[in-house]
Amino acid sequence: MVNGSTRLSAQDWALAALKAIADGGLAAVAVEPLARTLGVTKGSFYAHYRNRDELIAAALAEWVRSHGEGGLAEFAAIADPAQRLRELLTAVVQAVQPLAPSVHLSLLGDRNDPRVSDAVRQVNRARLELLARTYRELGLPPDRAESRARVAYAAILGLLHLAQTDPDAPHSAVLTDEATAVFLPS
Amino acid sequence: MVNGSTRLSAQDWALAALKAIADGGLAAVAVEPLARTLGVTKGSFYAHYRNRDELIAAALAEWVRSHGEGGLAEFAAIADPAQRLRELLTAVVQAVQPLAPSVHLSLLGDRNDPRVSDAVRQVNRARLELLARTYRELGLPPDRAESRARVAYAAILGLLHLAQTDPDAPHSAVLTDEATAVFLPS
DNA sequence: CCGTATTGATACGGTGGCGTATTAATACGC
DNA sequence: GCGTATTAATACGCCACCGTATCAATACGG
Repeated sequence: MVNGSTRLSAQDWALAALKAIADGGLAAVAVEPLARTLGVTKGSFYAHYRNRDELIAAALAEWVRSHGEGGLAEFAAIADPAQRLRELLTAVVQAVQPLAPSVHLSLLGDRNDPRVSDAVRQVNRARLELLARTYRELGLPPDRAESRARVAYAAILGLLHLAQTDPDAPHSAVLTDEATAVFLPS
Repeated sequence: MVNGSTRLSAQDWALAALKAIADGGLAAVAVEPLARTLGVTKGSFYAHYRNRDELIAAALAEWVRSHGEGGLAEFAAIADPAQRLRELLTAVVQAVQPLAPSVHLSLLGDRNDPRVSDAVRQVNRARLELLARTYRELGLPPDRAESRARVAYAAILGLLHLAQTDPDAPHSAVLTDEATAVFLPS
């Protein structure tokens, strides 16, 4: 009952599935357990989706929608490229969106599933493009901008990884400074 | 039959389990399917391990052993720190060990399992320490060396991630150059 | 406030994997 | 070579989950 209604919508199931993915991967998207956490029986599920696969597809689509181009609008809108880059780095280092990265990381475990790899690829592509464009605007030649964007995005992903697996996270400020020092072209 | 013998050893099962993890996460470590790929029935499995959990623990221990301090000896032995750093970066960018990274990435999907997070943490710690030491030897003050090592290691992990999910991998040489340019302290 | 469409409950069969006997085959020290 | 210990096969009960069918309850437009 994410919305106000007493009944569940297909969206509610998709969001619950995303949450399940975030802490258990695709394997955790199981109809009966989800129904239990939602407080209904699975009979209700099949009123919204034909089967489990359809739910997974819907959840992944929802994730791509909110983390692909869509989720980047706020950053893309920043005019000054140096400022934009800084915001991207700090946003990530501080893991502003608690759910998002978990899903991304969890999906790595299922990257052999073509639906998953497609979704991940779409999200990565959108972000890489924004970063590459930012580096071009900062004056790097296109190919340097491209490879610099890859390394920077790799660092972003890796920092998420470390943040999620290392409990003793070092101070964000320190890492933010380090990252900006490293990735702002001199 | 990894070894020459006609019989299977506990090691054989652990290695098969690691391979399963590499392309399916912990969920893929299932006794009966593994037995099928090994060409035996599961009856044999229970001669080597008490249960599935024990196999998982053995596989993770094996992975830590070969990718923690152990797997780093070859790099740690390089005397010149700049050279050592370069080798670390190129080794990773070119994904010399095809199996290893897959396991690491797949494990991210199961990072909520305490056995997994322990294993990942151990491996990460060993590598971070080597990197931090390298940066210290390169003249960075300890705290800068520490945070620089984190960002560099994050980039390493992220590059593995991208290499595994992006099919159109850009030329390794380009990324190697970029990474060394970024991460060799000026 | 009534009737239909939507949502949920219940019950069933099927499948795949875990774990446990129990029994057969093989290796290997002696 | 013999006998014991290790490795493998077979067969069984169990549980969790998927998917289907059927029926009950509720919402909501008219």
